[in-house]
Amino acid sequence: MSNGRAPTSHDVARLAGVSQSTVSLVFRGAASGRVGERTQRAVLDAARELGFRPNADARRLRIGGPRMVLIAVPDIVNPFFARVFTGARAVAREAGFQVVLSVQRDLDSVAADVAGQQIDAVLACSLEDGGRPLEDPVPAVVLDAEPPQGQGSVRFDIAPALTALVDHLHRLGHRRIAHLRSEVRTATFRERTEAVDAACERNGMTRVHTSCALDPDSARAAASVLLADRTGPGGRPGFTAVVCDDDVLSVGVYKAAADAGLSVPADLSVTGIDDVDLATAVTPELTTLHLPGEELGATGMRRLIARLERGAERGGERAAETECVRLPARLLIRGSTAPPANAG
Amino acid sequence: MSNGRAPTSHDVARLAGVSQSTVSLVFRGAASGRVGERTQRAVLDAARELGFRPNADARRLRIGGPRMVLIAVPDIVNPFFARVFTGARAVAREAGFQVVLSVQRDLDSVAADVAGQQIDAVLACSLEDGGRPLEDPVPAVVLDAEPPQGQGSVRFDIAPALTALVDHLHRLGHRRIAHLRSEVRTATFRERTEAVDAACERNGMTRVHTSCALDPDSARAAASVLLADRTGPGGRPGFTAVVCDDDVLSVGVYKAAADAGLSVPADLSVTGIDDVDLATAVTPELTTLHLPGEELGATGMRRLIARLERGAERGGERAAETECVRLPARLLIRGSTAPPANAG
DNA sequence: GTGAAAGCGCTAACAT
DNA sequence: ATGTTAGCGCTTTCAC
Repeated sequence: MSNGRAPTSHDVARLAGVSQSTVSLVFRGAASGRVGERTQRAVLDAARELGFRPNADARRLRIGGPRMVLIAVPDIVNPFFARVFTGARAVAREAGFQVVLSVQRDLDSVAADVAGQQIDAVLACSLEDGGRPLEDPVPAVVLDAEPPQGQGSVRFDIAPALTALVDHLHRLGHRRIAHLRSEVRTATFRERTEAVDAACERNGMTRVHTSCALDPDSARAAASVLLADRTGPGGRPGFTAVVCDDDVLSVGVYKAAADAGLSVPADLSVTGIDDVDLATAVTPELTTLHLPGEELGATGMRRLIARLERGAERGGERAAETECVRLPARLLIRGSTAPPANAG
Repeated sequence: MSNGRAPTSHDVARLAGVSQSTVSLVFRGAASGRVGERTQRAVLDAARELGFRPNADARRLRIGGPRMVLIAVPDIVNPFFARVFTGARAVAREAGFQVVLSVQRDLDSVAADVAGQQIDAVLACSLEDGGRPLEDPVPAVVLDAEPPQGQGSVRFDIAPALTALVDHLHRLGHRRIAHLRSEVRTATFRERTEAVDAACERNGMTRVHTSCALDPDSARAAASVLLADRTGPGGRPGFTAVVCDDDVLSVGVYKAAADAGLSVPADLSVTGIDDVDLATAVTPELTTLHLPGEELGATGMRRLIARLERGAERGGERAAETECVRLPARLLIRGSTAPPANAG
């Protein structure tokens, strides 16, 4: 019956035999005491018959909707990013913001998402480097990444904890380790490599390394190659511990060790980074770095909102908040990571 | 300097000394060949100075934005729901829909989210029972839940696979099992209980059960209580296998078994449901039911969009699509789940 | 208790 | 190459 176009409050008014403003009153719930009982019923009936739904865009244009902040993460299936999102979302809602999720890996794609919507601020997590900063004058804070140009950022302070982890291995007697790196080219992984290298250097530990995609199967394959080197004492590998860039990789290493007939931790120690649920599911439980994802999101969102409020107060003045906050990572020593007795 | 109100294209036009429509042309990118080089620059400069951003609501009101579908899940940190979301999102974007995420556990909260936005359709996953259907005439499809009133739904067909799992245990020799249930009161978990009970009944297996929250720690505690019953042969528990409602629970059972000095699978078999990454991280790998989350989301979204298109074509006619699609679960036999030799 | 009318900020014909 | 104009669907005074 209907032509293509969605029914408007005018259509409802016509069918109900009332004026458009009456329809508006009824649908805003402002009708009690102002619109007659039977009139209201007539309006509601007409609306139902037409399948009328108030146009949210027009409504927001008129009254000005709640402010919206866009949260961008590269992968929402990854529980780490999901936690970041959850933490940020909670803070935003608390402060009365609507939040919209954007699942994108680079800033340019995020910019496209921002364009279509009435976004007041952007929180972008772990994006690949190299995107230009948003050209829109939208306040933005980046998480766990190099801040593009003069934008604020919140990151983990991984180096000290990772150094502590390597030192811990050294103290236990490990002298030769392998570093299983993530192929993902983001700032945090570069920092991890630097920290591991520096700590090995300082401790006089030798180090081999390889890199792989961020999933257990890739890690298993990469680790198998590493473990084929049996130049160590007792036919063991030429290293006694594998430091992984991520817990997910550690799971693959456990598998590869089993494939190679090596026992973890008796023949080989393995560590991770992230402290996701996998870390405590494996046996032995994984020694890893706890990265507080929710707190990262929450902290970033708080800074973003603070900037927004400040900006509103001072008028358009663009405060140069280039500050970089760092959240501490925490070393969690769990399963045994002692080297084989005769590792010499 | 600025008063509270955000700058509009009129403000920019005034500052740049051009008309408002010229500003519009420039910001739509439709300016090439139509607006002079220097004029464009003037407009852009004025805009930057004022911090102007085009009002997306007004723009959408005018041109009619892309259609939006809201996807609701109870918990985005849970990788299962994240996968459902991802599958649904991919289909929606493919079809040219914008997607907005709503993290809510019940239909009423979802309805609140729908109200504020220009939502054309709703896909709701695993919501608690008992919410009233959306009163807005928005097409909706529910996933993995009892369809409220005459709404379409897509669910897993768990019973056959779960029956196969119990039969498999029976065939291996298990005669007494424990069922660790989820406390969450949704349709799918009720079905799981029914299927396990029926299969045990039919096979003449005895069954004990308890329930707990959907996390490893709760499962560990609940399983410890169960495992305290050492009435089985050789001082083992009075059951030889624990069937868990979810992989996450199985992890807790592995822990509890270790706490109790029991070996999995030598002394005790454990199974899960879901096939998340945890299932292959534990040792021995978990025999479980694979639930295709992405496919659930994708299928639901396809049905939703089909309904939308159909509805548009036929005018407002509300086709009663109460159809319930069922996606098969698949039994994955992985680690050994044979009972102890002298299980009697 | 209900209606008329003036915009919200933008786009897109149509003029010039 | 730029300006004029008429709405998009709604909210909100202000009359009646």
